[in-house]
Amino acid sequence: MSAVARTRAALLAWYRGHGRANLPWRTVRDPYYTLVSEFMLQQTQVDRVVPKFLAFIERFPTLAALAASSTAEVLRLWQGLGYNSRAIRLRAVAVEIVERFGGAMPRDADALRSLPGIGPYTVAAIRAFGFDEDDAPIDTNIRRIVHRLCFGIEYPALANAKAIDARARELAAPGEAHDWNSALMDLGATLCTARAPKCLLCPLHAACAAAPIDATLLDARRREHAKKPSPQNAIPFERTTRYARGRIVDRLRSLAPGERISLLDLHRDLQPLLPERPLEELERLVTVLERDGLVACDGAYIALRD
DNA sequence: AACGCGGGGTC
DNA sequence: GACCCAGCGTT
Repeated sequence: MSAVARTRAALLAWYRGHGRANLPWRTVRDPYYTLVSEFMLQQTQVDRVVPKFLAFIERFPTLAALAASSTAEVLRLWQGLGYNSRAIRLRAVAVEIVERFGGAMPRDADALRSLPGIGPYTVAAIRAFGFDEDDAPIDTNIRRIVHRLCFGIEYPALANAKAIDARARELAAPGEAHDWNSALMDLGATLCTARAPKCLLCPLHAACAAAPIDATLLDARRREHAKKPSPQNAIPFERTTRYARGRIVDRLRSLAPGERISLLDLHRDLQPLLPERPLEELERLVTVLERDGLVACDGAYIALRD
């Protein structure tokens, strides 16, 4: 048995014993579930997605149900997840699939890639998790695992993304896309973590270029190669555009469906949360939210987009 | 290539 | 308090 074959067998065996097979998007094999979960999981941890996913699927059990919904309702269900544009795009995907593909989730990579909010990672994720097609959804977890396994600890980076992705594809177990990629994700979430990896419990320990990783050394190296903080990082979070946008959208979520609020009232209501934000600044933020498709304006009245 | 986009958990 | 997270679209 080759080294690669042993690695595959070891990880798949570990997955059968220690994988999170009970995640709600894994218990039922439905590409629509994969679509919803992958959108929610873009830059958001599993533990926080699980309850949101369950509520979302309960309200929109099928792609057709989602396509028939309103943007405002999807945005309300999205509360707490962040990156609200994902909600807009997810609903738009459902509408487009109904219009362009007769309501059936596409399996074809180019078709998937043509949909809003579906980039290279999500194309591969839908194909691998939703259809068990041999594809490689390579996320931050898998990059970290492959870097450690094939090159050593990731600070400093010893390989570029292209090289890492190539190794990830070589490693993938043919015909087992769903379980193989799930296994890698679970390993990255539970053992081969960014912070303090548990190499002693890892099924790939013997083959790994980085193991055993000393958490203290890893931490020191990370600090050494840390990027400089961006200017926005230097100011308090409450003063950032992100925070202000979040408070505006939250206020609009709290309106009854169909209800609108004037810019003046919005400004007044948000005073406690957004002090020293002049009316003109609030107006600018609302204009950008409208451009982003989250918000609809009618004269001086504002609501979530329908 | 760099930036904007949220929010919550972790150490 | 800094770091991290099943990325994508824009510039």
